[in-house]
Amino acid sequence: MTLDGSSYHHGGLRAALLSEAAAMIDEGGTSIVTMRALGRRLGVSRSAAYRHFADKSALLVAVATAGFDHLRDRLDAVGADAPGAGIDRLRQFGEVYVRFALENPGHYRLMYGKEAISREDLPELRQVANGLFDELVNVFQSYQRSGAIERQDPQLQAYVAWGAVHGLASLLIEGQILTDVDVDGLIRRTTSTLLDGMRAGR
Amino acid sequence: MTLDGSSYHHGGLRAALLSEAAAMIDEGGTSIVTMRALGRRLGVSRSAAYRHFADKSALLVAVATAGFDHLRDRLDAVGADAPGAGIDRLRQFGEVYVRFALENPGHYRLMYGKEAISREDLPELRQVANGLFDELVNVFQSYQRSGAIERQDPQLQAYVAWGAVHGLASLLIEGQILTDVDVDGLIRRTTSTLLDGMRAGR
DNA sequence: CAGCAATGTTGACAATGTCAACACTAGACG
DNA sequence: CGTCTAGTGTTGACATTGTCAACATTGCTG
Repeated sequence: MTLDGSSYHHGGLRAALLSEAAAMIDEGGTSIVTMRALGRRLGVSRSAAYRHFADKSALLVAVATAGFDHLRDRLDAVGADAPGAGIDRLRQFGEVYVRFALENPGHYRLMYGKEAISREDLPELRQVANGLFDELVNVFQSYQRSGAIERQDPQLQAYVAWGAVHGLASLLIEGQILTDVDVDGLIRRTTSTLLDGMRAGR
Repeated sequence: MTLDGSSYHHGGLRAALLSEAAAMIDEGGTSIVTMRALGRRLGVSRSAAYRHFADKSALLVAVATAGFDHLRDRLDAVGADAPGAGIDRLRQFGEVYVRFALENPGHYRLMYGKEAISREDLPELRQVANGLFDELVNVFQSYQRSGAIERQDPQLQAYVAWGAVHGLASLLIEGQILTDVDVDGLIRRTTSTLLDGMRAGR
């Protein structure tokens, strides 16, 4: 395979499709992602993508899956660093989560919305998402044992926390929050409010 | 105008389009909403809708706007009843909000997502949404004065609360939360955690 | 070096959003 | 009561889209 784009075979079309599709969603939403436009932007014909993905929906599912992988890496990195291994780590999870969504809105929208993804592909995606969620439940269980938060159903706690950061991320991505708001402060305030609300001894 | 559907003129097409479009989104997402399918389901030709809406995007914006009106009515009703005029009302706002989203997922998705709505129509929608948000800020200000919650920037508090209920609603609508979870309990837990986290004297 | 499997292209088709030209009808005005 | 005009609905047409089948090109495997 040649590395310049002049040859008949592209050489890395699959990866290029995934990254270009995500870039297009970032720019103008899923509606502007078109097999033909995708081909045009990559210097390739309209149906070249069909050698790598069964259909458009499968391509978008792959973009979403890549997003989950990326997000998991980021969250794992937080676990590794572990500066103040206490409840601060939970706070960091939330902040990293929202920041990931802000930096990869195209991925994020596909990961947690069902627009533009066909019905049959959804279970696969949900399974990946559930894997991440289960880890979150584990984190809450562990913090309960350490006494940092109230002993309650950790699954419910995880849903509450996930809902809050997911909602914040969505509002930011969809442009619902005024641009003059201090985003970092808002993120910190969200995680603090959550953890204060879950702290033991209330 | 005749009331049966047999005449040349439909008689109430505009309203019928709005309600049928929302119903279709509830059933299968925005992607199945098609001018032609809409006409078919209403016994009307494919481009009849263009006598009432400039284009498809305008129709969807109208659906979203109707959703905001409906939601505002529900929230106002809570304000009117006012059983325990204290912080319980804030809790009720959150519960009514999430329940509205669950009962009208089609409307809700259009109200707070930018999929399927063209760029030019967004400012109009955001203005309606901002009106609702301003009222929420007022509620927080008033509860601060009554001493029920911490004195902090009420706009930030409103964003945190809105984000949490919006996120919960989104996760539920998009099917991200396991079906065996007690939804009502989850909603209550969310509002409680938020308010505990904001309560004064911590 | 022959040939096969992977990859890319082109032609074609049905479905979609939308516009222009036309049809029907309810009510305003005489 | 008749006319006609604005409002509403229909049909024909076109460009665009996702997708499949048939064909082209190429890198690798023996």
